[in-house]
Amino acid sequence: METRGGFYITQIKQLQERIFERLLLAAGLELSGGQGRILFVLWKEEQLTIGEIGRETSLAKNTVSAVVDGMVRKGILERAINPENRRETIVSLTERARGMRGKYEEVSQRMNELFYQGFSGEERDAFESYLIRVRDTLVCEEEKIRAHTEL
Amino acid sequence: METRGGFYITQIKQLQERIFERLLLAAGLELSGGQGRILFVLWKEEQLTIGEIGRETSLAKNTVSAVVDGMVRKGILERAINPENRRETIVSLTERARGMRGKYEEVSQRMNELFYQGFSGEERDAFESYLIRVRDTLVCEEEKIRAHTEL
DNA sequence: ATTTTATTGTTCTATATAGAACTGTTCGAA
DNA sequence: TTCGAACAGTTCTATATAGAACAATAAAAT
Repeated sequence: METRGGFYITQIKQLQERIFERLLLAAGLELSGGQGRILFVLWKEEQLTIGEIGRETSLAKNTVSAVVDGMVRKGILERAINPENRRETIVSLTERARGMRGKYEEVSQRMNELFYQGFSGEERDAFESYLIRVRDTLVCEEEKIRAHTEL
Repeated sequence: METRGGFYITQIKQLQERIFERLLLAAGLELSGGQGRILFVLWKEEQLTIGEIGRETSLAKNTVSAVVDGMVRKGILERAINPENRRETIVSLTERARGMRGKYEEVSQRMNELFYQGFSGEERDAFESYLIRVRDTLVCEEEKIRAHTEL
């Protein structure tokens, strides 16, 4: 039998992002999905480097750099050089970003309810644990590919 | 408990696409993930309109239009106006595209094996049926939003 | 028949995303 | 202590993606 997990994943990603951005806009938050994901990880840990954000979100480091740029311009984030290690850029939230948290989480929860409509708690848990397994596998595979390429 | 299905989905999508494109490149196929998905649906049904491709892939119609453009330039696809309904553009495969199918499917299968590494057949089925449920929910929700907006 | 409405794609614009090549910094080895 | 490798970000470039506004065509309403 033919499986098409990757195809479905991409479909869901697209649908979900279009819907989520509409909900954010309707709530008065002008954020893209990518920006939202970066905020999401910074709300859990106030200070992160570009690389760490990349690892948390699975975005390429140059992508993070570009998106953070846009958010700095919008006054949502700040950059600073880490004095301990001058190669690193430390990204942190501004007051403006902190003020967005409540609304963002509301929208996030509504999105979640849409997403998991018709799922029991057990089903949700089972599904998420599958997602985590696949994600971890792919993180690991990409790691391998990178190591292999560098030889 | 906090769920984050959407977050994981996006992570997986990014990882998967980066890995898949590398595999395609290594196999001598210069295709992006998005181009691959369009081929994938055209291999099942040789002639599709822009709108139908959008529905099958969950891409916005203007996105499909743009990606098809690139593929026409590369000699992979052809466009033609539907004489029955001159609003419609019929997209079809060229010989070049037909010649790519075998390799694409090989790579696809390898990708699938990576993706589902450690999954039993039952787990794969369970996971995919969850994915389909979520996708169908979101397709339906987007439909609702559109209907609502147009009033 | 003519006007209105709905459908289908395209264009225009802006952001997202990432590969490749690059700069600057740190660390380790000689 | 110096030089080369490893690391962290950025820049440059190209494609992907989609919202908004638009043009062309078809279908429906009057």
